[in-house]
Amino acid sequence: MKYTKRDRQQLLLETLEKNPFITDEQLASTFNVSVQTIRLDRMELSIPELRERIKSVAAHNFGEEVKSLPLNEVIGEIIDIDLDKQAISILDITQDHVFARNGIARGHHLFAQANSLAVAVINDELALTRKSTITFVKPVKAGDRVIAKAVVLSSDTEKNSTLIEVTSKVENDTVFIGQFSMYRVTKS
Amino acid sequence: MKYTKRDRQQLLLETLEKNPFITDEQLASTFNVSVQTIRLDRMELSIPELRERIKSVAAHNFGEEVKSLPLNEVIGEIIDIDLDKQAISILDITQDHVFARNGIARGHHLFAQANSLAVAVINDELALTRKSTITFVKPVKAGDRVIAKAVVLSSDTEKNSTLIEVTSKVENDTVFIGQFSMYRVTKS
DNA sequence: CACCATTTTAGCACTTGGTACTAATATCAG
DNA sequence: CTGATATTAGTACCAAGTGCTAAAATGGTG
Repeated sequence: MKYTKRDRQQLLLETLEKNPFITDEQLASTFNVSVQTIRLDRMELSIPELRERIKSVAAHNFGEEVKSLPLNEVIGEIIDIDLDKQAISILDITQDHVFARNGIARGHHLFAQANSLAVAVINDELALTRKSTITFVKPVKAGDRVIAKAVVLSSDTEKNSTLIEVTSKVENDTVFIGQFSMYRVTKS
Repeated sequence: MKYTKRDRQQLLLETLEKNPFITDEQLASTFNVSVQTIRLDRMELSIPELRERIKSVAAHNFGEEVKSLPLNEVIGEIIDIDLDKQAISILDITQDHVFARNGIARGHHLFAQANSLAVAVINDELALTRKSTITFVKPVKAGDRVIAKAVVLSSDTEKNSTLIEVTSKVENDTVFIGQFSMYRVTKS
């Protein structure tokens, strides 16, 4: 048996919530009604057509690529790098990085920026963090621009070990300090 | 004067890179050529039509909300918690967490799991990480299930300070150890 | 049962932003 | 001047719609 109008429209909403990439025709066949009925439903619920739905999904997420932490990339934008010596990256703190309650940035974002910068500055096939000591000097708030500077302190070729210090600042105020002991695999 | 074909096509690429939401007609008028020329250019550069471009932007960003690190939540799933005493969370390492080259998990994910667990175990309005020392004992690979256990070592009410140790294991092998010195704001 | 309202279908013209293809012009280089 | 390359024009067609009109099905209610 077909659904009632009310039920169908409810389901329609849920269906499109889950998958906005679906045509009226496909909807019609899944609900066993005509395309026109679907159109009427969309009108009543003021759901836009497929193309507009897609456009809004795209527009919504466009330019917001930074919103989600790009797991495989460097966190923050590297603006200067001198391999095996030093590197600088910038991370703009948004609402997404902070505790909702007080607007203070979660520690792991600062760590992620510093750690990935430490990895980036090493001119090698691969660098792994072995050990690190970090200090959160001052809270960072949404809207702050964190500038992290990584400096290679020493490199022990014997032990495949490199010591890096990363200092992060917001408007010249140090907010984070981290020492990273990195393990490196020399280029073949 | 109009651009040469080569220049125009180069600019076309850049333009669409910046803004994929633009029709051939608009492109034609910005480059002072006919719509057909734009179409030919797109063919030669194998750039898909507007709708396909939008669709790919939308598809790209749809469903990836979970794939990326949920910035505002606890990283990993808390399976046991005894406030102010200890807590345990699980994080399944996927391809998204690792270096593509060697499949070893990036340090900041382990840190994020441990750090957010340390925050969670504190039974307070707010907890901030003040200082931490961490050691990556053993590399973690894609497919591993990391079980982090946070234990509150001591609590200094005077200083609003709490010391927490987090030990992360994969199949009973310790992979990560971290000491976190947390600053806490007592509940009002 | 008959009647009216609601709901569902159907059909047609028109819109956008294209593709695919053909054919006519420009434009330039040797 | 002649070819080759580049550009423009024009046609038919498509997908996924909107907007509109009209017919049919369905459902209660007196």
